[in-house]
Amino acid sequence: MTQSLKSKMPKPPHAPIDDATLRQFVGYHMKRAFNVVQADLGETLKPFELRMLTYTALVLVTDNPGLSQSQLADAMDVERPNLVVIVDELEQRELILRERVPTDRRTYALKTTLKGRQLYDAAVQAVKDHEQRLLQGLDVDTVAKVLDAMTLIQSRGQGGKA
Amino acid sequence: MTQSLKSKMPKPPHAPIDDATLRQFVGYHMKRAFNVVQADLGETLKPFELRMLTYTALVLVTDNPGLSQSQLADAMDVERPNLVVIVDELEQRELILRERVPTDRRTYALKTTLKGRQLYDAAVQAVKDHEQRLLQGLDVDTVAKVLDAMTLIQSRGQGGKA
DNA sequence: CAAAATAGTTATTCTGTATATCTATTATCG
DNA sequence: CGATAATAGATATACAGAATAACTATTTTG
Repeated sequence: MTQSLKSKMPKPPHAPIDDATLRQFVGYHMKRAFNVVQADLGETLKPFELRMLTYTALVLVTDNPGLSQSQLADAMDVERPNLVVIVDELEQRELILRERVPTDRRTYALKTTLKGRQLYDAAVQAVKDHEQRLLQGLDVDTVAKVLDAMTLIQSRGQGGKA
Repeated sequence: MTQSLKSKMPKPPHAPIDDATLRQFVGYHMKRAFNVVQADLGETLKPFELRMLTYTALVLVTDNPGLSQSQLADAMDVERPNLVVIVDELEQRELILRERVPTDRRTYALKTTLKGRQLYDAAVQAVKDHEQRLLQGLDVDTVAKVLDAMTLIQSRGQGGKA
C-alpha cells in the first residue's frame, strides 16, 4: 500500500534525504519491498474484483474443500470476526458456499463453486505472472535464500514471546 | 498486524490445511514474515509509545533536520494528509517541532527536540535489538541476498507501470 | 444435566491509506 | 505588473484491515 504504482515522477528532490539509519534494518527493506508487491498484487487482482484477503481465502477454500471458518481464519492469521465479512463477500458473489455439517451444526463446511474454481484458476495464473514480472532477474539461489530467511522469521512469531 | 505475538497455542488442527498453492509465491512468504516483524516491532516500540510510522518519522526528521513535511511524506511513501497527523502527534509530544521558514512561508522545517533526540537514541537501539532477536541464525550471505532481492523489488515499484 | 468450550456472528474501535477540497503562499508568463 | 499555475500544508471523509468484547447456538465434559 502506500505509494501506488501510478506514474509519479515530478519530484527532483534537492536534498535526497538520508535514510541510512533505517536502511540498516532488514525490516525497513522488507516493508518497502512488500509495499511494492502489495500494490502490484492489488492491480493484478483488480480485474477479478479480488483483494489479497479474498484471493487468499478463495485459494485456501478451493484447495481445502470442507474446511471451517475457524480453520480458515487460523490459516490466514485473521481474527474470526474479520473472516466473516470475507466469507460473506465470496459467498454473495457465489464463488464459495457455506454448507451445513450434519454432525456439527455449529460449523460450516466451506466449498468452492464452479464459478469460484474458474476464478481461482484465472487469478492464480495472473498472480504467477505478477510474481514473474516482479522477480525477474533474481537468480534461484537468491530466491531460495529469501525463502529461507522468511521462513525462519515466520517461525519466530509462533510461540516465542517475552 | 494480524496475529499478535501473544501466546496462543490451543489449536491442534486435525487437518493441517494445505497452502501449497500460496507457498509457491514469494509474496506470500514475505507477507507472513513481515507480519511477524511488524508485530514484534510494535511490541518493541510500545514502551516508547511509538508506532512504526511515528518511529520512522522521528528517525527521518532527526537524521534530516529541516526537511519539509512534503519531503518527509515522500520519503515515507505516505500521502501528505496522512503525514499531518503523524507530525501533529510528534509535535504534541514535543519530540519534534515545526519551524517557520522565512524564505518560504508555506513550508515548515521539521527539527527534533532534545527530548526527541533522546527517544530516537533509545528507540533505535531497541529496534536494533529487535532485529538481532528476529534474525539471529541468519548468516550474512543470506541477509545480503535478502537485501538484494528487496532492493530489486523496490526498484520495480517506482516508475514501471503497465 | 449443568457448566465449559466451540463456531459463528454482531458491534465497536483503532490504525493505515486514499481522495477531494480548501487556504496560504510562491512561482510563472503574457 | 498582474492573472494564473503550482506548491505546502491542512481538513474532511471514506474505506480496508485488524483487534476485542459480547452475544447466540450448539456441542462437549464432568
